[in-house]
Amino acid sequence: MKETFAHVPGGRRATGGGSAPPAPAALAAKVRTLAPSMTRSMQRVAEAVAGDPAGCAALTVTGLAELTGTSEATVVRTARLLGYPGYRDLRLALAGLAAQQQSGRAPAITTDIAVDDPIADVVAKLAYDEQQTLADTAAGLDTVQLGAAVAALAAARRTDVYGIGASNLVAQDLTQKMLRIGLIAHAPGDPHLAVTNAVQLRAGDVAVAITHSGSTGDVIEPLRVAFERGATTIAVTGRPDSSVTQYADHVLTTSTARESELRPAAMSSRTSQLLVVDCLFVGVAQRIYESAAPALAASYEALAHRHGALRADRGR
Amino acid sequence: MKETFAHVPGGRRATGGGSAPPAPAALAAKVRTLAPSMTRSMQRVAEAVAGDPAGCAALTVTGLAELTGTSEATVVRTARLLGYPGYRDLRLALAGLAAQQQSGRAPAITTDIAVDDPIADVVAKLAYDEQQTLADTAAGLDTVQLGAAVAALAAARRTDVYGIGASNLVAQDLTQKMLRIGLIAHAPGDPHLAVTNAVQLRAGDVAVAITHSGSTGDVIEPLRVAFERGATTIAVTGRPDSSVTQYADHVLTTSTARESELRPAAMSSRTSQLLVVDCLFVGVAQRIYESAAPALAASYEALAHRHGALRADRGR
DNA sequence: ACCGAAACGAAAATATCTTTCATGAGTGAC
DNA sequence: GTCACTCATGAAAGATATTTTCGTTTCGGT
Repeated sequence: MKETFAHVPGGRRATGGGSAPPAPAALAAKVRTLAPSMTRSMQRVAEAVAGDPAGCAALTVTGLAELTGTSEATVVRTARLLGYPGYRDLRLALAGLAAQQQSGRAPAITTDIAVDDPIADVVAKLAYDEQQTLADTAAGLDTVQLGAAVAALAAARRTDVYGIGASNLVAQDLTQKMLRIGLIAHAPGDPHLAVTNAVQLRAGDVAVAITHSGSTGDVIEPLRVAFERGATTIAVTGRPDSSVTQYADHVLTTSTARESELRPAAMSSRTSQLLVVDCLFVGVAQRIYESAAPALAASYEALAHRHGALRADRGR
Repeated sequence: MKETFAHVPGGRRATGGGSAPPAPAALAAKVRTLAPSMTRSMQRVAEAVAGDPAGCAALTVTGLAELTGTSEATVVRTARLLGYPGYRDLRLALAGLAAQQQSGRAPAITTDIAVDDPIADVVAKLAYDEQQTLADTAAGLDTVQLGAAVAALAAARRTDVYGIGASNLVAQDLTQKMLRIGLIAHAPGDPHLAVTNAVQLRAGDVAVAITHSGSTGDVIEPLRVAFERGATTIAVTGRPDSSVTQYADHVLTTSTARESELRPAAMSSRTSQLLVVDCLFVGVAQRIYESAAPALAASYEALAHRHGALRADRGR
């Protein structure tokens, strides 16, 4: 029913997916991210764990297995999937999370946005949700992968960024910023154009695919082409186990917040993607600071003319 | 099996007797209080535990016994003395304590991003800054103006959204979302096109200008045209006193975060603008819920085909 | 130096966690 | 529809970790 994960065509293996260090507070986010790729029983366990960290921390494997109506083996498997060596470590993390929640005393606004919410509530809830998304993303981001991606981007001859729909805006954002520090980047919006572009890439170039679902064919296809042409490939996705990672040398995971009818997934995935993209940008800017600084200054300079240019016309 | 302490008549019991439940974070204090009544080896254990909760939480009984040069039995005895049923529970508490200390240390990141910041710091700082920006924006947003803007958008025959550069991406974001709920919106990227579009507007139409500086001529000009043609005009800007507001019926203020060389203003202004735009969108969606809901569902439906569509074509 | 009491650790006993393996449910091919 | 196959799942065996037991050691007092 899921991705088949046959073999990787190019022979290169994606290093992404299973990050090395366990997550301390990013657990809730991780559960949401990984939930879709879990089996039913594992989901039950994950749900219990995310829903009541404190309570679960007090339980033994057997206890949690009984509570969720599964077996010890399943509990351990779930712990593994969440990135811990075993249940013991998950339990430790759970205790930590519980303590944080206790002291953090989170939040009044837990409910979804309703049709009849006053506008002030909408603002508060949206702001809160997006803040949450940012925190989750930051906590869940694999800095090793990020570092590798930054290194590749900083050294690239040219960079392509693929994204469709809302993700295309993020792709353009990255592109615009890279151009500002003197790097060559494109964000083709048309799938055909994207593939055409991808064919031009070779070793030393970088291709970035941005897709929340990880299964957007129009974005995977150009990445695959770039991958096979030898370019370094980076995937920014909310589903670290999805098809797109097959062709990705580095995988950067964005967080998946709960969505609702009035708050489409696109909203939080965009926030998450933008943070990742910003991190990439700043990381690259650091690496090539010597050349980036003057380039940035120059672009400011150039823009200054456009600001206030029409101000003299006010009275006309 | 456990609960054997019933048989202890008096004497020793008095020291730990004060607290029935395990200590949450007052562990260090407890160690100090109880230290005098401890034996030498127990003191060593207690010291280690109080000195490095995080480190000790990672150790097993045997590990901690070796570290302190004592035996497992002593470690367990110490745990009991500190008020826990056994070492396992002490360890859990330790993990919690470590997590608290960790999170408490979070707001240490007030400084700007430096060229030599490790990548993990970059992530933390960016996320923190953007969260701050969101909070500021939400706090500073005038809900009355927002409500009026929402009303205008919801009733508009058509809507134009003007923005240049990074702001154009925000404009497109709003446009894309409005289209999804069945509203007619455009975000011309070309200034000339923008003006051309603006000329077509009339009373009952809405024009939105998005500009951080508020003085971007290329954005002000089309808004002015729309304003003069009788359209309802909305300005989303970080400078509520700037030129753009001259031609705006409603002004929505975005927040201006501090910027630095490595963190251009575009970054936080974008975050801020997006929140405003999201608020507009959700507000509008609420207002026209009857027609928006089916439209949203339909666009989901239509997109489903594009996901994984190319998966079968892999080998082609 | 001797006695007694408490501290202490080695190792047995127990609880807990992890792995293995057989089974059955679900899926795709024919 | 049936068949072959994969994969999720839990029972139970196996491995670790924790707790208890118990004998030895240490230390203070006389």
